[in-house]
Amino acid sequence: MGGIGMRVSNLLMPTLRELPAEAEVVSHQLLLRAGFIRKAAAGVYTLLPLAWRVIRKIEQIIREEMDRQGGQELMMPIIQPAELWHESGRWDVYGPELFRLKDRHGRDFCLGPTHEEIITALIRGEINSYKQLPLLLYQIQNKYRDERRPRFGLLRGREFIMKDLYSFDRDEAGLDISYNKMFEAYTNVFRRCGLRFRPVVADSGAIGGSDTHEFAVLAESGEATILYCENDECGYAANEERAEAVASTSTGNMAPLEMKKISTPDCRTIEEVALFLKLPPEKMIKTMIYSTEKETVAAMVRGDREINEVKLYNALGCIRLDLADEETVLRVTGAPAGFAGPVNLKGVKLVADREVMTLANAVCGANENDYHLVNVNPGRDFKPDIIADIRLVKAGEPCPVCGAGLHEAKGIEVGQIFKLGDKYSKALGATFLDENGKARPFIMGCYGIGVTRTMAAAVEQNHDERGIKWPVQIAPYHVIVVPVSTKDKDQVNAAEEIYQNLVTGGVETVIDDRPERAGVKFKDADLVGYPIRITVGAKGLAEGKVELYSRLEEQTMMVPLGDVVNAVKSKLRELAAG
RNA sequence: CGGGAUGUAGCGCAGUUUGGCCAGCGCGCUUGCCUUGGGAGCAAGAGGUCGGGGGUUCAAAUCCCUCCAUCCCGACCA
Repeated sequence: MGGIGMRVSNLLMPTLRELPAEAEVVSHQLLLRAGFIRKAAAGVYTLLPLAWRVIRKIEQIIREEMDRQGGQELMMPIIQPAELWHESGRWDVYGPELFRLKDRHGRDFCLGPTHEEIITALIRGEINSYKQLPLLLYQIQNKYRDERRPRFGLLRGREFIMKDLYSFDRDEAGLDISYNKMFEAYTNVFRRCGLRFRPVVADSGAIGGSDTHEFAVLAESGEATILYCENDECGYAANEERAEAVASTSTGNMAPLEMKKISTPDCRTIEEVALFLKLPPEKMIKTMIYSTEKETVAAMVRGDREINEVKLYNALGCIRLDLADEETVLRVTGAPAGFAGPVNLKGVKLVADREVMTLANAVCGANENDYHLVNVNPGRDFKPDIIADIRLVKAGEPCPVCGAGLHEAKGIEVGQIFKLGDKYSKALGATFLDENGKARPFIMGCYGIGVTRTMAAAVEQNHDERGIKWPVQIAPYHVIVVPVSTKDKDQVNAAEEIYQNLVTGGVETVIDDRPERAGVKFKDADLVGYPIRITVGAKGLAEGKVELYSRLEEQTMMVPLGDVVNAVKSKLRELAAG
């Protein structure tokens, strides 16, 4: 892990006083300002020495935890032949996110966004027997995705460092074991990185598979919304996309009344209709018209709820899902948007949220301009093709496991673990022989950690107005020694001695030997975010003491010269213990 | 991909509306003096294809056409 001592006068650490205009989120701003990264192209960055040290520390923690679970590290090609992607079917499915290129002979290749194809093809050729399983293989390397819109600096780049582990088991039971190992490994990795995080139940997206968890670093700027149970014993936590709604019971056991059409001029939104009819939104059925690649769909949720498009997408099993345009709405409902309803709606697949089915004498659009239907009773007045949980769950709703309240938080997804099953092994014909000499596809799992994203997430979670506050475990250096004045020989000598002693003592240390004024050096130290600063000044030195400043705690203490190394080490242990 | 915006020195920006003197300011950088507990001061400097190409004009950073790049919102996102 590189040298553990460094002089700031030699360090490539180009700090900026002013904020680069291109940076919006805190991690991007601070990593640029503190001299960690520089942009080469949109979503493509050079990692300067300080950033690279952080990355290598994160990688090292990951390696240790992967190895502890029996993982073996290997290196796979970034350039991958189209052939394999044709075999898995993903050359066409992956879409424009796949960076594609041709060699001089016109053969197609891509830059690997992930390595299921490569590793499955490798295993197909090399592993033949159940006796060789399970197998856990991982890589830490650059991956590529041609994001439509790279943004947020390192949080969503087109080139990024990723750890991916792939597990190969003989059956589902084996996969469960591998999956649990990785769950434990990930928990250890993020804890050791000093991050506050939560594993959450997630949607498996296009990769398919049954179980999947995301690991979300809690931060206000996070793109993911997660819901978690207020009851710690329960521990339920899920991505908003996946958070299960508790099926509510009937809102009333009223006798069904006769359905009637009533005039509701200019009432297009639930709020307008509610106001006009003097009825609460939860008595209404919100009907949204969607288009998929194969059909038009009417999705219904209770008036006070919102549709969860991920759940709807899963319920429909479609590839594409978009809100229908104005023309389509007019064509299928015969009315402008705002008056759609499920009653007598022809040629459209009806999908109702489970909760809708509990409504009695409800209100919905009449599929006619300026009219709504009242006393609508699901089952009697319309029959959905699909009844499923398709709504968004909000904070305050009951936990689907224990019934306590759900809380909401924002998170940055830094890792995700998937059970793939035989999806890729079947597609690529990767099989082994079991005890009975029967060929069976490998049962696979894949487990990713965004390494560069983890670094950015750490900054999002650990900073203040002055700069970064690195958790000790992943700080680029632990200590910066700052002589207040480089003109004062005593200060310089004392600082140099402390620096040497720290380095000799195994503490990763830099010394700010630049002939700058104290303020400049302090500002840079705060910006870069060294956990500990040792300030050597005239006043303290007169008493044989220096100042130890803890960036994380924002506390200072005076330490006798002879005790510096021990004081630093014990403070670092204390900080690392959290 | 739809919508919005920007591109002038390493960074942050003014100048563009209404074309016209040498393209400016702050920070940073270089040299000297001075200063050294929170981004000091003085002085002297270096640094520019005004995003690229084409056009209009006596004259273009400024007007027109076109291409490119970058950022924001949305959609999208193993």
